[in-house]
Amino acid sequence: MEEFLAKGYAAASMDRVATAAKVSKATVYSHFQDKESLFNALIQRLVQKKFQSIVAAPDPQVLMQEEPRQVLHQIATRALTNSFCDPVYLNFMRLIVGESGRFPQLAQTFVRNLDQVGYQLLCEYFKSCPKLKVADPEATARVFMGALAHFIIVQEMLHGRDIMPLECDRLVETLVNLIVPETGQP
Amino acid sequence: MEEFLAKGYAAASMDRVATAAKVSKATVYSHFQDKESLFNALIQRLVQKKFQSIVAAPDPQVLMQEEPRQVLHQIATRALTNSFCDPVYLNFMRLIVGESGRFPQLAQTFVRNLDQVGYQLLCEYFKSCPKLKVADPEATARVFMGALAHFIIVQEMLHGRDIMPLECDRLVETLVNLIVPETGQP
DNA sequence: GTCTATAGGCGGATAGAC
DNA sequence: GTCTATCCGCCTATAGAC
Repeated sequence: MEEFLAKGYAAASMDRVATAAKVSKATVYSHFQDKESLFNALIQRLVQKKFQSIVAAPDPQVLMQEEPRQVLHQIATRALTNSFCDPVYLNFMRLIVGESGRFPQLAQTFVRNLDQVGYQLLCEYFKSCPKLKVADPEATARVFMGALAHFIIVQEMLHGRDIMPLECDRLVETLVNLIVPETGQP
Repeated sequence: MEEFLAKGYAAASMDRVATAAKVSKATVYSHFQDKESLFNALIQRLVQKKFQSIVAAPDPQVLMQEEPRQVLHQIATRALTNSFCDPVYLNFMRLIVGESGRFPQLAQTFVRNLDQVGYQLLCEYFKSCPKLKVADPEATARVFMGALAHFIIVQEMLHGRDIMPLECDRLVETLVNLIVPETGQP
């Protein structure tokens, strides 16, 4: 996997894969039919691994007792600092996006296990939190996800930090304020 | 360029590039030092071309007289239908993102000429439109851009239309409502 | 199951004629 | 400037021994 993450699918070499795995190339080909099969298997594996780290993160119903502003603030901040900024995850997304034209099924596996999971958790929260009056939970969840994900894409993946500088906190604050207006309503 | 857009950098073949250009491979190498130089030149070219189509689109100060809700609605709808959904643009982003780890400078060129331009136009509008009271124009512009861009990435680039279905209009409506609340205030 | 050795092809890049 | 012809290396994949 390291080889594919570092070089991309086409430039990844089965020689280096075998060397990194400390076996011979023939051994690799005895376990996987060809390069494409190996790639598919590795991606599936990594998707599952990342999937685990998402479902384990937030408690589903404990959140209901907290203040919505605090909950959303924490979700956004964690997304921006923990999972998304992991260099491995960045290269993983580069690989999935870069090959999404030639491996559409892998891209869909990625969406189904990662994007959709986070999306559904957000939807559930927006729908069932009593203090929140969200008109369209699904669309609001997409705005929330999209703002965070695209921020990471531009700042970290495309190296835009110095070109379009913006503090994470300002994005998070603005996003939370848009969804839970802070007009003094005591 | 077609070759790189279709196959990615590593899998693109200089033989096919020469054939598509209807010249011999030696002729290609007389114009460009190597494959990487050609790739850089082609990307720069395409970035400039897409740049033209952005700066030409919206009128800078005519917008001030329209209703903010209508203006934002139109900007969002155009972004989702026209430019972003162009298949060439989708493959272009796939290429830029996929190679952003190995060609960081090309990714930055992309950000500087495309993302930043749209971002600055949005910022200007949020700052100077008299009817809008946006607390943090920069961060709000990022939320706006991010929600739209990530929607396209998931739905079109990663083939998530059937996995996470959502009408464009619902996203646009929700996004506009978040930025310009429609609380009856006649 | 794992190895060494090798087949067979296509890759980027160039030499040298015109 | 453009061509044909070619070099040489690395690639995926396999054959066959242990």
